[in-house]
Amino acid sequence: MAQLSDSIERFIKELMSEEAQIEVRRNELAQHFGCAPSQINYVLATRFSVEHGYIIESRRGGGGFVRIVRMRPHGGNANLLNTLLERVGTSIREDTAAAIIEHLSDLHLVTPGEASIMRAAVGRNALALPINAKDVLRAAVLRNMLTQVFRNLEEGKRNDV
Amino acid sequence: MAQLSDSIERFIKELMSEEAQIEVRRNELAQHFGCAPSQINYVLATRFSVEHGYIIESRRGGGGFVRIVRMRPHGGNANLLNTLLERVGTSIREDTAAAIIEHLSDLHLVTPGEASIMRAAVGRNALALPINAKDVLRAAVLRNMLTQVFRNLEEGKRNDV
DNA sequence: ATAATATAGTCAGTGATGGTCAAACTTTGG
DNA sequence: CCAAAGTTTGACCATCACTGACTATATTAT
Repeated sequence: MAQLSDSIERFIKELMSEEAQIEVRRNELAQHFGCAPSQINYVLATRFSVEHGYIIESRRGGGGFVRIVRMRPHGGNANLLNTLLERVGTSIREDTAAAIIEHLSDLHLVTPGEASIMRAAVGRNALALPINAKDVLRAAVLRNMLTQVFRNLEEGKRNDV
Repeated sequence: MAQLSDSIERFIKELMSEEAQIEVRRNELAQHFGCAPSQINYVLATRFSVEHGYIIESRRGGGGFVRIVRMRPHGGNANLLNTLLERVGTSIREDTAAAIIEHLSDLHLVTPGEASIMRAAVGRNALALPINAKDVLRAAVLRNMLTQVFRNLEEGKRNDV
């Protein structure tokens, strides 16, 4: 029923029909649709999430922006990222995290150097907290890195294989 | 967009592409960009900090100047690692962490891909905690990654330029 | 020496963005 | 009609850029 969110979604998809990546000003967009700025965040969160194949980046302050990047499916690993994120969930133990990183390495989606850095980031030493909190935090850090790894593939920042 | 600060940064980096050290007059530079002189200090503080690998020297009064010096790593990697670890300490803000990572990238001690993963690991999204705790945790994660980066160098796991 | 002049530094304040979260509201499915 | 799910908003927060008033220091003229 022509929900606001749907309109905004269509509008953004229209903008992205040519470019795989666009930048918008959150406030401008909100004004264009006569809605609260946070509405934009809602649309991004529900329609342009990683699960939907998009990555959102942004910057605050003067000259700030919101960048929306459409990921293309890579060689059969189209939704590998989703699978991995799901596996990570909101809490993960160190050995499981290590296994996931190992897997990425096996697939040559990360270099040995990158893998070792990722392991370091979620290692025991890095997370000086009570065990429970530690697992939760580890999951958050790992999810962020995973998303970045796939983002790098988009950018050709890949330096692997 | 095309933030003033970014332009000034580019301008300075351009000047430094040949020389490892330049001198400018703060007022002249400000006038060249049509901004307040203190804007120059802002750019120097946010883009040419020690974390970024630069040292700023200056002199006031007649014939005054601002000298920007690109630091050269000395004493080998072990020394640099210690310096960085010390700088990170037990608590660090995101922008400072980003500066350190960028510095490593400038020195080609990490690849662009590795740098982006490191940024992701210490980004605000990754650390869902109250700000104070966030900084403490960020420091721990960053220290661990830094140590790993230098270990990689030892082991020739380096896959960069 | 002292005063005038020429620089540069600091810092708090303002404005421009975007983010988060919970509460209020709306739509949908039974 | 009601409860669950989805949508929308607003208040408050975080970050970044930029400026101006005030301060500090160096050189030069008297």
